[in-house]
Amino acid sequence: MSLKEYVQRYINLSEEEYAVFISYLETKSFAPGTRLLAYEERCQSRFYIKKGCVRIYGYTEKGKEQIYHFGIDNWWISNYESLLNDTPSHLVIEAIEPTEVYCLTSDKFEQLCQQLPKTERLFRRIMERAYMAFQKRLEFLFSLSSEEQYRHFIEVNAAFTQRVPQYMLASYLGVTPEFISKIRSKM
Amino acid sequence: MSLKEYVQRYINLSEEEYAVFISYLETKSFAPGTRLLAYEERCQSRFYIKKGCVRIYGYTEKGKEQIYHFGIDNWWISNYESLLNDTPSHLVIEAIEPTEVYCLTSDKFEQLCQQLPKTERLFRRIMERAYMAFQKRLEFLFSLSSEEQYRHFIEVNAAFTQRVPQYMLASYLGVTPEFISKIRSKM
DNA sequence: CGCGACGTTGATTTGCCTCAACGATTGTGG
DNA sequence: CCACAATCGTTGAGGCAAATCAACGTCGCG
Repeated sequence: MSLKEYVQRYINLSEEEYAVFISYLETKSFAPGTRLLAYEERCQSRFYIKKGCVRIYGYTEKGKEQIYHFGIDNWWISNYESLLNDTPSHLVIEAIEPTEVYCLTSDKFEQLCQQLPKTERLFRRIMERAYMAFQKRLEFLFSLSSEEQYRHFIEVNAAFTQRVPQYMLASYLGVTPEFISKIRSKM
Repeated sequence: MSLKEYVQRYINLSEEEYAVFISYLETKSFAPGTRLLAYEERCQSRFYIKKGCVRIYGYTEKGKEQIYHFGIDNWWISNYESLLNDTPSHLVIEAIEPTEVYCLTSDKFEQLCQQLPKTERLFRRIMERAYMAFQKRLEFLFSLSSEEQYRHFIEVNAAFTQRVPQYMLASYLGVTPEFISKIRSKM
């Protein structure tokens, strides 16, 4: 799916409008292990992942890496706390695969909203979907055991299981790699 | 804080525009224990809590009530899954205190967006803030023990502790009432 | 080859749950 | 005005899911 198709699912844009929209975006590429957003950097952009895979992680009180999200093809991602408050980021956004993104800076975003007000609607709806997905995730977190969460995740997200190493999956689910290993040995 | 002040923090509205805005809202009142949204009902509205306190809860696999959110004065709440997909709600929104809300139905919301496009911007920004708060909550969930989460919650949210009974707080935090009780006995 | 990163396996520990019994408080009907 | 039931919180004994710790296997790569 292209960005154009993605956008059309949320708002209707003419050819001209889409041309305006895309003119505000900047393409960037990231090799695995490189960072879209570094620790303590101020997040200035919203990223649309054209192709690839990233992880968003922070550090727990004990200094352990904790993955909060993955992002793959056709997801908009950012660190909204840093983006909205213009504060140094406590989260890192890092490519897992070779990743190509469209980058929409806050400045450009505001200009785009001026020139093409439908952009507000687009992002309003994107955020609603993202919030909804977050809510679903919270429901799973609270109602399933760690084992059930793992089984559910690999079932719903089979593709993912191939793309990220097991220890990252463990971190995302909030369990230890050993525990995942023990579940797998039973299957 | 009034709704007007609330809105002004996100967008600038003239007196006339605010008059338009508020004309789309309907005031409703709920006694403690009554429901803004019933189980299996389709959520048709976004609610702005003028005054009061509500809880949003669902049921776990084992049939236990699980509280996912509280809502208090000056929060917009809804069940976005039900609202956006027009599906029966798996969540219940229920008043804890006598609660007065502004109710904005989906139909009215769309009309309002037509007549006053700034509404898109308002809700885009509200959703961004809500997503951000959700992210912070996830960070606490993953990096603090249950005991630390409780201590953090009552510290940051002292007011809350008075307004909701302990067993609801326990549910919200994903622990048992007994466990909260044991933490408190140590303090 | 040998090193480092990732995954596996088993023994032990622990944070929190479950269950059960017991206060404290509040509202209700006789 | 008192008995009572219901609701909420407390306390303690025992159990379990998942963590921790440690050792070992395996694979890719400089």
